[in-house]
Amino acid sequence: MDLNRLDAVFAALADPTRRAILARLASGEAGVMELAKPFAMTQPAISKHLRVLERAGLISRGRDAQRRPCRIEARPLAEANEWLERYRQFWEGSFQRLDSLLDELQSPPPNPDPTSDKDQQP
Amino acid sequence: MDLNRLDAVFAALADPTRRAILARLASGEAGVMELAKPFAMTQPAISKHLRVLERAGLISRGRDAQRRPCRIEARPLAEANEWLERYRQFWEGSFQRLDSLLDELQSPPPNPDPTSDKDQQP
DNA sequence: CGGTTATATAACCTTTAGGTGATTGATGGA
DNA sequence: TCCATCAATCACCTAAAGGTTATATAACCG
Repeated sequence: MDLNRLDAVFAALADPTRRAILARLASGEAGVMELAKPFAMTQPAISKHLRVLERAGLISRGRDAQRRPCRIEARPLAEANEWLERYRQFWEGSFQRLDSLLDELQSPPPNPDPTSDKDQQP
Repeated sequence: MDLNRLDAVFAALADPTRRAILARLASGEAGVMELAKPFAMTQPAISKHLRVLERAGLISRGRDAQRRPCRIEARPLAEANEWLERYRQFWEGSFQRLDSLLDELQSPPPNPDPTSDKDQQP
């Protein structure tokens, strides 16, 4: 899992416009104009949002005449999901096995450099 | 699920320092100094990160003499997870039931106002 | 009281994010 | 060829993010 990309993925998901775009793309490809239509926002603004999504790997784009249809690429969502999974213990009922789970995850000492390409284990 | 909070949650998770702090807190409470220690960063910077995490609901803080121990609050992580779950279909193998799944999710027309408190369905 | 420790806050700086309007580029059709 | 359409890019603005140093606040301890 590319942990540097987690930054970009979570940052991309932090904007409601971009989440709505992903939601729209979940039901199939769409061009920029089509994606822009629901929003009180200009086309360049949408293009910027699409660039953010693309740099996060969350969408890819093809070519269909003048259109540049966008397609959802959910792999990064899976990576975000993997990251979150490590904390599932905290929101799912039984904290009983917490200690053994922590052992299992064998938390190493925290990383002194946040720019490093490796997250800590929970 | 508080969808406005999703903005804050994903934004909080977009920073590697904050993810590392959460990872540390997953193994138990810690004070600010203790959290700051692994990072090449001043204490006020860490305090700012903690405020971001707190506003996202990802941590809560107690009082122990001078210390303000931080505790992880994973509820928002569960909410982020719920949001991601809606896209699980895209990263898990069988796309065969995609159409019926989309029907099941009955996507409404996209939201014209991204500041609204409601996301679209995928 | 005075000093030490832990944390928060203020003022500031630089970079990035999210938006705008205007323009440019690519493609297809009359 | 000329024009319309879809989308990207440019120059610009404002606000927010992430860091700094210096200072203030709060609680304990001698």
